[in-house]
Amino acid sequence: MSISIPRGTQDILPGEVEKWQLIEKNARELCERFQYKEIRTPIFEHTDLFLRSVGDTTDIVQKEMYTFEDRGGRSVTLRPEGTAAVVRSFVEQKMFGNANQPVKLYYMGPMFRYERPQAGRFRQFVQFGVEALGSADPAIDAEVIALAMSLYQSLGLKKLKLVINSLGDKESRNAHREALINHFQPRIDEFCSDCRSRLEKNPMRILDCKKDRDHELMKDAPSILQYLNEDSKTYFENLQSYLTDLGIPFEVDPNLVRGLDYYNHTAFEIMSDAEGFGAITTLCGGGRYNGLVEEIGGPETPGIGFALSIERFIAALNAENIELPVNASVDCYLVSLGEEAKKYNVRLLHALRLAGFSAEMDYLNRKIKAQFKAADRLNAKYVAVLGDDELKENKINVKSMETGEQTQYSLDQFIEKFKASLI
RNA sequence: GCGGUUGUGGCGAAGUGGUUAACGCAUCGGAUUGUGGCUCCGACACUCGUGGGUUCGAUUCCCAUCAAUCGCCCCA
Repeated sequence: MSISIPRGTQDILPGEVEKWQLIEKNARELCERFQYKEIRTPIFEHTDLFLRSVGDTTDIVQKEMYTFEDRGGRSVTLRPEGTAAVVRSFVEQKMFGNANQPVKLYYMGPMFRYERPQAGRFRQFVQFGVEALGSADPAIDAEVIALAMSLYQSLGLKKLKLVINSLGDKESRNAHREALINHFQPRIDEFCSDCRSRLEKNPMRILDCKKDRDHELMKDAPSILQYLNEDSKTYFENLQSYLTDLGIPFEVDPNLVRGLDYYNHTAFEIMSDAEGFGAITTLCGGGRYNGLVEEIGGPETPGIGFALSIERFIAALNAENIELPVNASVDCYLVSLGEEAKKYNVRLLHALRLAGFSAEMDYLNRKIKAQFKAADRLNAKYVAVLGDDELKENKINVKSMETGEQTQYSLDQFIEKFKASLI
């Protein structure tokens, strides 16, 4: 048996990779305009970084990390998400001292989670994410959300839903947590086993449960929004008015909970509304993480960011039947007839390429008909035919594959003329 | 970690407990001694996912395993 690709990973081949390149290009250009700068951090980090930032009760840490010991006995982990490393770097490289504040960064690259693959879920997947560190202004929350929405829209996605919530600050969260426990505690036996374990670990998650959603205690369960203190409430209101000012429609979902421990205040998700999309509809998730920088050993610094997966981005494009413009073509295909002509074409091909054209020739010693077929498959604009006869006369025949017209050029002037005719 | 479905040539897809495993697409060659997209003809499966079992005989039946895929949990 031959070796196959590891589970949950994928090869992205020519034909498909162009979509990735286009999304990546749009993301970079957008970041340039929004003034986010790229940061590249390692693919693996010390395991402790994720334990401390992501939270050791989360699913990611409990069952999804690619953790191993290196030869020096250190425990390292393939990054399951991007924020932790960016914050680590922010602290380690002392970016809190940068002249330009807030520090606005973006990253793009593979993330790893040991999960059972399914539609929209992989063990290695690519995330594009941004982080803005050093500002606690809700206007920058709105900017971050606007950036994500703009990226999706730049490639034509229409069926998007932005859902926001506030998780409040620590004080609000604690008050809400207590209220939830008091609410569910007396009848927790009536809930599913997951919910029972959630009661202590993270009672907010009970609100998100699909099995128990019809339980009568769910209807009047305390909402985080009722427990926001004045600061948190004002913050959330300001964010909403900024979003409205920017013309970005949103829904408030008090049950929206983020999966990682470090979030507070703003939490948001962008989902696809497209029909036929898989069970997983979340394209992008993000939120505010004031306190995380301190947790990693830096000065008190507020932060907000998001991460989105390119795989799901492409799935959403497919679900909306959006064809990305990825037309590949060859300017000139060289057909050779005979040994001498072939030798000459090897040089001519190189010259064409150095002159800025995309050019190709046959390397399989195919018959002329097959060479034309190959040119056709490559979507060649022109085919230049060089036989030993032409070579003797210092001529070359150039055929337009679109019109079928054929013109003869002097071999010496070919590239020059070709350049002129294409422009 | 749990459950459903699937696993036949490069791709798509029939089929049968019994000797040579349909077909379509693609590819290559020819009809057209040096010119593509149309047509016609021809060529193209030493493991029918892998291992084991039942059987005189298995690609077809049974078991296991691996993988793909969809869903649960949860996320990007």
